[in-house]
Amino acid sequence: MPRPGKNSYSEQKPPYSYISLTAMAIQNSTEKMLPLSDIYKFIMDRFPYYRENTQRWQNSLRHNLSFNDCFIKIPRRPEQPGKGSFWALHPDCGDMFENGSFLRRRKRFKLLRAEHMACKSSPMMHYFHHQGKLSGGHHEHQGPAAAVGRLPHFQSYGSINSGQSGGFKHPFAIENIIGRDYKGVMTSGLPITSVMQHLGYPAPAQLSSVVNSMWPHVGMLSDSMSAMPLPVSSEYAPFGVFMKDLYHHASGQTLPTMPVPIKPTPSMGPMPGLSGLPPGPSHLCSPSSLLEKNGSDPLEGMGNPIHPVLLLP
DNA sequence: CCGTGTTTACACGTGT
DNA sequence: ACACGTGTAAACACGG
Repeated sequence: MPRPGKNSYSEQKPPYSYISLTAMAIQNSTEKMLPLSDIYKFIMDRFPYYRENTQRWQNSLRHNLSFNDCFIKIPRRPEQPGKGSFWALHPDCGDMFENGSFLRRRKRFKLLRAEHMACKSSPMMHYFHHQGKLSGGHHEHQGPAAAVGRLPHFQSYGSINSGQSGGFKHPFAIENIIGRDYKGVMTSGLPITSVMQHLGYPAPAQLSSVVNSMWPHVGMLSDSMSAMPLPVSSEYAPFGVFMKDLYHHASGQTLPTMPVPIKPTPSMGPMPGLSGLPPGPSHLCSPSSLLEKNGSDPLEGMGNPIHPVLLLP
């Protein structure tokens, strides 16, 4: 494999759209919401490419935040000084990237007109409503979602209780993007791709090759599934996630999920109870289904749209 | 002033 | 060919 020059890693554009990047940032936050500046920070921390031309991409990113219904604005509370609002993911934007490509969505998440009105006029209430839907309204630790339900404004986002961010495993969750079994990977020393293969995953070649060629410092994905030493020289895990974050999460109760790359149904928003994934090419499925459910996940088995359906034999 | 947020417009690539 | 998603530029308003 040709080794790119020392500059090329960081200066290659990551294979993610701004929407993906933003969603990752938000999902990676404790409260599942971030102010704009923190979204910037997240992206720049993880992807050196974005340490340059900040004016350009940040403008684009802001455009995306406003333009795409999948991002909702949550106003600051008076006791939370600072500029701008918090940004969160619309709960129903679930599987925007159902085709597995983080560059281009299959379909844009678009609110219905009425829904749009409701959301825009009262984003918080709208958010609550959806969080209620997702959480079933009677669980204690649903994480982001529930966090919102519990008025995350009262908590300082990005603070210590990150490991507690329980059940809501959004597809954009960094755990989802890097793979659910990283805990096992960490301990077993197997490359994540081996685990993925073991679990019946084809490697997301689109990503793995790019990642490997561009960011060896973040990557351990291998098209050939050959065993690469798990990470790696730095604190980066795949896609630039900090290893410490991974360990942190891994030590919590949250088990990450893999993204569901393919889902033939062009369904719009995944709704609770959605479980009718047709088979077909969708032989990809969540390792979460493959791993034994620990039963502690309050959202588990309640039709959390995030959790794909087990289709493996 | 500067960061934030909204909106419009256009170019480009991709999927149908 | 067309629709759509994305990236970029730019103008503008607003607020700390």
